[in-house]
Amino acid sequence: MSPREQPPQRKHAATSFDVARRAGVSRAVVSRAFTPGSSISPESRKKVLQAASELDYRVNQMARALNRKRSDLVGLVVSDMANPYRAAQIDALAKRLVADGYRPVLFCVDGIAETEQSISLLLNYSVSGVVVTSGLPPEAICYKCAERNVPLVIIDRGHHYPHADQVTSDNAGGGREAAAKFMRQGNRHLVAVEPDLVVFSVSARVEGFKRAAKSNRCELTVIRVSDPSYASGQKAADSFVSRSMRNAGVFCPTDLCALGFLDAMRTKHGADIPQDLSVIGYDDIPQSSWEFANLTTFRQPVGEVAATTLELLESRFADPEMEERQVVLPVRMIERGTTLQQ
Amino acid sequence: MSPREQPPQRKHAATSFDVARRAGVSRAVVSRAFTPGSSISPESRKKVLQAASELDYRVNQMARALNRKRSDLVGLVVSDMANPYRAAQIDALAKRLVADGYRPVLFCVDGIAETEQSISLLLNYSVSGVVVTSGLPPEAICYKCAERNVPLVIIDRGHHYPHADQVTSDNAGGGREAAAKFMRQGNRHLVAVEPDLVVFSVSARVEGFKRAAKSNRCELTVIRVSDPSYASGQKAADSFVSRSMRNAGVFCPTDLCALGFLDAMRTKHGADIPQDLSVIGYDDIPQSSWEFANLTTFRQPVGEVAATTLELLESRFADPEMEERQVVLPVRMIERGTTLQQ
DNA sequence: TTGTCTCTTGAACACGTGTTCACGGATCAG
DNA sequence: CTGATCCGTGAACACGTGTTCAAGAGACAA
Repeated sequence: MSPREQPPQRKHAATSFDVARRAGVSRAVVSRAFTPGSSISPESRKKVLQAASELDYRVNQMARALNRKRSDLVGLVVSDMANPYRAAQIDALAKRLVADGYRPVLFCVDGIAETEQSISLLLNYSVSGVVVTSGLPPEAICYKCAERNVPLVIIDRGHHYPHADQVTSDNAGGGREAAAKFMRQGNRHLVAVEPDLVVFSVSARVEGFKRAAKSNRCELTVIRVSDPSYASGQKAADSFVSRSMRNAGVFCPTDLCALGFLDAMRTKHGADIPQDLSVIGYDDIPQSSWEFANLTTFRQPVGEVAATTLELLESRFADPEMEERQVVLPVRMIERGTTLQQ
Repeated sequence: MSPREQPPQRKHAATSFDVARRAGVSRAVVSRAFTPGSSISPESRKKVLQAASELDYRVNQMARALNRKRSDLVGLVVSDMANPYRAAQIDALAKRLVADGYRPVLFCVDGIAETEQSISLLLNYSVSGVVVTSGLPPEAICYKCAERNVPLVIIDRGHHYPHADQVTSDNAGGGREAAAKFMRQGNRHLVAVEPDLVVFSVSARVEGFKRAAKSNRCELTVIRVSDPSYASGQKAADSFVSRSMRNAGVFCPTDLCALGFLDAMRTKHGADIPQDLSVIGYDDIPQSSWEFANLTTFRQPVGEVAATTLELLESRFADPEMEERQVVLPVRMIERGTTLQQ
């Protein structure tokens, strides 16, 4: 460490007034120098920027937000952070928001009540928008956002919402494709692991799978579990074994769930996958490519979801009266070792 | 959906002035009604609260922040979100911050340059504090924070920093305890997987392990890898096998790394653990308790880290001149199936 | 030279809040 | 009844910025 301890001089941060004085112009000119497309002469701008850099001036975002009635803060309400997929999604969203000049304010919640409360709090901050990836908020909150002109984007929900845009991956399509893959492989039994917990995206996947199976007159078995977690996947495995099916294709609507199923089948029940049975998941979390798992799954396009979210946010901000939109992004199946090569 | 579409009336949010008029008092009284410990008569307060709830009044946090020269925003700078331990830490920190009345502003970064840039941006928001869990920032940034009276808490770094408090788990202690466990078990060879990438917390664990081994004159082997990731763990396994050691105890400074090692040893090299060798990790991420892994590891006290972080933040806010503090929290070994029961 | 037009400038206001300070009413002791 | 003390109140200011608007400077054509 340097021997000369820098004294912690608590000097007040430079304001636009200080910069104006130093540059020999009025404060308004300083403001204009930092506002793109504003009417200012090149020499004035240069003088201001020079003075600003000398004083290490930075515009006070609180004052700016108060004046413009809009901060560049964006609420980010998420639940279930323990799911690696969610962490990846947050990472992508946060980076994208920052890259576009916004600042994400993070709320980690459990349950709908907390979601509503968080959004309500967010409204006090003149946020530029709110992104929700947790349990869907009550409609009342949508109206509240609309009243205050706050764009609302909901990720991974399918229900129609007033004044809110949505973006989701092609959940039903993934389910269908999983069923098709099993049928191509020649699996006799199609098995769907279906959580009781109602989460739109997850339900849509199972629904797509079931419909495809039924419309092709396949034998379909449903194993009900409480939620789409690793532990539920383990329980599903016990349930599966007790039915002693042969040549089955099992679709788990979540990688976590699939990994629980897979792990229990191999480690506990000694199953040989994919010889005895095939398994497909959904999300493509990093753990799915680990050696023990080597899980065939659907890759969610986290980057595209983030990019689309920002487009929706900004376009609705430009035109609040715009019709609600729902964007569905395609998913791609990543074939690994829990299905047969073809 | 309700048939009566609520019209999106863009009425401006109620201000304290509106509330004052409705309650028949002055605006100052409204402010006092919402400021605890302020001098106001009970009947005035009641009138104000009544009017406020009727108008759905909420104080404008931007104006409040501008006036108080301090928002309740707290910067949260993190890297390596792909590590489930990091996600858990963020979850705990975010929840704790919100519970204490703060709002976390999330910056997901890669590398030190981005960290510095993020903190620099944060300074424009009159933040109440900054929490850094990513690569350690340059000292200059510490002085900048101190100048602006912004408390800075650094998580999981050991280096001394000016004007910044630190909180970390007992990394060296964990390493020592891992070595002790192996010795109690009667392992002949002690093996440390050591990443080249310098991350303080990780290095401290390995250092603690190596010292304990040396001071007990154990045979110590170091396997060098690039970083503490799952992939590096796999590579370490290849390297380990090529040395054909028997009765070894392997310490991986990260669960991700340990799981990579474990997975490769079992799945690829057919090792029988813990009969052939023992493995201990660090972090206790959820995946470590999965059946395939069943990894013995050290549980990081994410909740306590979060609580301590807030204490440090708030106390330094109260007294900025306070001496820098470094809090070390104990870790607990969770014994599972990759070590011998005793 | 004069009139018009374009471009830049600075004074003033608005944004919504917390806080200071002087004032007035009420309570209480003498 | 009088003077002192205490407490609640409201007017005014400060926080730092973006923007409006009238005015001024300069360029150019007639």
